[in-house]
Amino acid sequence: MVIEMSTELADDEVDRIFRALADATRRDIVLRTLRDEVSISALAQAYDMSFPAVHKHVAVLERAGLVTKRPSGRERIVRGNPDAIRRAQQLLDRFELVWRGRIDRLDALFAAEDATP
Amino acid sequence: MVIEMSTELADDEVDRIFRALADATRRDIVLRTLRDEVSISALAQAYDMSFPAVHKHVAVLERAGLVTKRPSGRERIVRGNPDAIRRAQQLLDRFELVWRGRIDRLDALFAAEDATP
DNA sequence: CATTTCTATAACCATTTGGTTATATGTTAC
DNA sequence: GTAACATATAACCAAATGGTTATAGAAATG
Repeated sequence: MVIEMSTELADDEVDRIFRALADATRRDIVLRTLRDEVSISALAQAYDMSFPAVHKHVAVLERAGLVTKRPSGRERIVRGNPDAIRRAQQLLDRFELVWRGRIDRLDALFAAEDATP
Repeated sequence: MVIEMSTELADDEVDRIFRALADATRRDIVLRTLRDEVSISALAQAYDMSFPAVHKHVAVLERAGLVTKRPSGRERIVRGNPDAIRRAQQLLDRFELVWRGRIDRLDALFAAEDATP
């Protein structure tokens, strides 16, 4: 029997998270919205590009789960989502583990669990 | 006098790192080459795509600093670079710090409200 | 030397990305 | 109700991405 790990991420979900972080404007949006909730138009004023451009960046971040949007009157309030950040951190942690060769010990641990149910 | 932080990363360098990680094949190449050194042709055999396609993926990873290439006879041996991984981790840690800063400020706000009813 | 293997790169193609302007809709303010 | 503001989205464009096939050079092998 296979126990599903809730922290397991699908490839395309990971793709979206890292892809979303691969742009300086979007990283800055995440930082700002982790500090404070901000409307899209307030964000747009911070960058040297049009409102639709910023709107698209927010959409990319939202699809990646890095921010959420909440309607408030005529505004959409954008808020950074620390959970998605942590999931990316977990991914990088796994790379670190592999490099240290710890995967082998984890595999052995899981194998032992499977063998002794 | 300003002391330059060696850990400071330029925007486009960060762009390249996250962009390189935003592809499942490339992430797998990084994992394989963190475990063992592998030639490009050996890598190519592991994926359902042409050698030039894998060669390009390796080039993207190399430009991002996530792998290094070492010539050995007619082969190019690819090796994962844990330093680049750590730099990406530092970036995500910074996001986490910003988030915690917000929490701290909210805590301070509530504490102040409690103190001055 | 001839052949095979590995690497590199060019040329091409479809799709995605990151921006623009224009336009429509919803919400607030006067 | 009208004007101003915030959002959404469409249409367009240039550049980048991710793949392909074809070709050429460099190193190992027979």
